[in-house]
Amino acid sequence: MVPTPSGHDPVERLQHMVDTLKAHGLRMTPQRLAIVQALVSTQAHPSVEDIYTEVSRQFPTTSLATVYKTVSLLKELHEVLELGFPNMSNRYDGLKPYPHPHVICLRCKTIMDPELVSIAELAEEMAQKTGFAIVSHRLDFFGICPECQRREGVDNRP
Amino acid sequence: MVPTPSGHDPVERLQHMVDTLKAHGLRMTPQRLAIVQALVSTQAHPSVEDIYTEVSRQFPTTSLATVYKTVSLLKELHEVLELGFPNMSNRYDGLKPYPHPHVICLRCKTIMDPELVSIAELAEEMAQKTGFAIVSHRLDFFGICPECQRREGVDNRP
DNA sequence: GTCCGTGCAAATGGTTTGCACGACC
DNA sequence: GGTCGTGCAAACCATTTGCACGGAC
Repeated sequence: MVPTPSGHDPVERLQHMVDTLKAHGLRMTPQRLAIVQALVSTQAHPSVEDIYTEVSRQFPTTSLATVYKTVSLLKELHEVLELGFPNMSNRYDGLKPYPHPHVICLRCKTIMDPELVSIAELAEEMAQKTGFAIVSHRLDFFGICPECQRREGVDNRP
Repeated sequence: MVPTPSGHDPVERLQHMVDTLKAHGLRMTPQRLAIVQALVSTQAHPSVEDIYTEVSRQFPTTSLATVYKTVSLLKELHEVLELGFPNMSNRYDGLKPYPHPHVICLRCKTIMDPELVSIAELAEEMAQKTGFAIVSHRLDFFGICPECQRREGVDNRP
């Protein structure tokens, strides 16, 4: 995978998230700022645990619950995209908070953004065929990433 | 949504599932047969609870754990497709046990199969761009189904 | 008769919630 | 100073697991 070239600019995204929070009359606490920073500082689609670990470095007394609450808040404000999984913890994207395709390694759980192929047209086609009012979508490709292939060979077993 | 015309034939699928179980040296118990029947007798993508409720009609002493175990078994044999969700129970497709697109109503959780648009090419493109060995995929469109629109109007709120 | 499958109950684990203290505005 | 956010602990809930009995083959 080529290193995803853009996504949005971390600095820009940070500013936007802070602004959005303020615009909704929400308070900017040090913990929240640290959580937002953690979210925009990586393309790895971190879990809440990951964010918690990162934030704990600055604020060791932070609780997991706080991270859950803030991330959930940002999700409702459409400032992060949530990728939900039944078998592992959910993962979050603060750089591209809108639906887009992902490739997910079944072994190491790496999640990356491949270059966009137009999904919008597909969504439109779906809407017309089904009568649904499409609100969102999610397209995930599951497989074995190049590193894991090198490490153990491709055998379809996660 | 037009009533999904095909998928596989329930009778054919039932036979295939039974054969597969036997071929793997697994026992055919009345409960298992009932679970398999429940899986092929609907296009509604039932949850384990749904299957349990259905099976309980014939065998009132059946336990949820048994349904979980059998469904999980069928999943490993690639005889059912699992749709995993973090916010609600997983849903299962015994008629089309291979990856395919879905439309999912955010209000009533109805899940349907829209007519296939070629995803295979997309998967191929992903593989080339990312170096991943693609094993599976999942494409979900989330929205409000026609019935729910009629019932309450479209307001983007699940 | 052997071993697998069942059913019950308890455990699991990510996520959510209730509540009281402390901090932001 | 009033209210919101935090941190702790307990609750939640779909799913999984352990184990002993009973049934499939």
